[in-house]
Amino acid sequence: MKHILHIDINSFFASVEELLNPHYANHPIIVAGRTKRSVVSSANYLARSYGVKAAMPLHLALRLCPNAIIARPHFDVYRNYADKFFNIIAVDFTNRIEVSSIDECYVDITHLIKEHITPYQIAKKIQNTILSKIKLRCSIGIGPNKFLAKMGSDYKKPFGITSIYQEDLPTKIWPQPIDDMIWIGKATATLLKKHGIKTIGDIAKSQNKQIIESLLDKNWIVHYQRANGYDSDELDYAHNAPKSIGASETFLEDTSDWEEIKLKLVELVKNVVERLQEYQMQTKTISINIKYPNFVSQNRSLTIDHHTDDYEIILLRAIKLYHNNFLDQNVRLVGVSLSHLLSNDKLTVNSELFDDYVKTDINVINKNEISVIVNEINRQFARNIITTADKKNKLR
DNA sequence: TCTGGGGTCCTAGGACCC
DNA sequence: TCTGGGGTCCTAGGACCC
Repeated sequence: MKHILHIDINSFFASVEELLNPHYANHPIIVAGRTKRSVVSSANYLARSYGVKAAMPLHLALRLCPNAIIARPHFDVYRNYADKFFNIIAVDFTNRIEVSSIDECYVDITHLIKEHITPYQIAKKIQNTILSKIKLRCSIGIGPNKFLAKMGSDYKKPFGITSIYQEDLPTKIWPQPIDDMIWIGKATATLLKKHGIKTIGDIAKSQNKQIIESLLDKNWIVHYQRANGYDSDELDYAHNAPKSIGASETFLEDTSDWEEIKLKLVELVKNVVERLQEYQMQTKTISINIKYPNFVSQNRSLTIDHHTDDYEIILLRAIKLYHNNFLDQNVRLVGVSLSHLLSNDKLTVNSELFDDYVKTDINVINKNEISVIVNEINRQFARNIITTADKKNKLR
């Protein structure tokens, strides 16, 4: 049998903010952006005691907890702490780690278990080491697979350690509502509850197999097996390259102003292309994503016939995609995403040759239209930079 | 003062090819 | 004279996670 840990840093962003600002001690802390449409990214346990939760609109959180300190996020610092966190485990314990998000990982400790060394002792040692070296508390779940390990790290927070093996299912897993089962989200939970499936134990029951199968897609069997303590999902130790790179932004006010949207697209494309180049990758598919004021989203994407990391090509495609599909629509959010990514060193052909060809091609087909857009973008962009600089000067 | 932003994975239909 | 079967790729949408 394997022994897997799931390690999760407790209220990660808020905890780091407390470390950066010692005078925050004993205050409710909410990490959130600064606009009226911001939501809570992270909250410390004091803030949570007022009912504040992640993803809650900031104004609502402040109504629940008016004296909370709002900390602006510092993602670079968080990434730095995350690196230290994973490094401590890799160097002091084992490199059999799957990093699953900025503040979470799975660790296979099967090979570390000896006659007088239990999984719990290793977990405790990791927890204490993380606390003493980077002053962050984590919750750890222990189990024979990823699912039970993750359910374990959720079981007792903060600073808990929970073992869940097959014999613990009836007491620790089955009584829980299905909403608390990992990978069962709001949509699936609502559907199942409507048909009387209310607890994880209900999913595990063989007499409910047929009803679950009829309600869910073919993934139903995965949920059924997990509810019974089985999970065949193996740890993935590879440091995987990203599958997509995206950026999106919600406007302060909904807008249909093409000039404003165009500027935002320029900004977003700049952002994603820079990250694409940092990863030393190229893209083949460009997607535009919008959200209407009623929260309905739409995507439009375009796959080109070769990989590229060329800013101009990607920008023109993005602008055209938006222009052809969403012009004059009133939107709340606009986003750009790149997918079908490939590492530069895996490219078999020189994409620059294609890029040059495509550019001449674009110019032949849409010469006037494209040059008008490019000129317009350049003009708008220059103007925007100047006004931003002016504002800064005035502030000084 | 209603509801962010970064992702991964899956499904399903249609085009196209052999 | 009435319509296969397998496979891949593209596109759009949606569920779910932190």
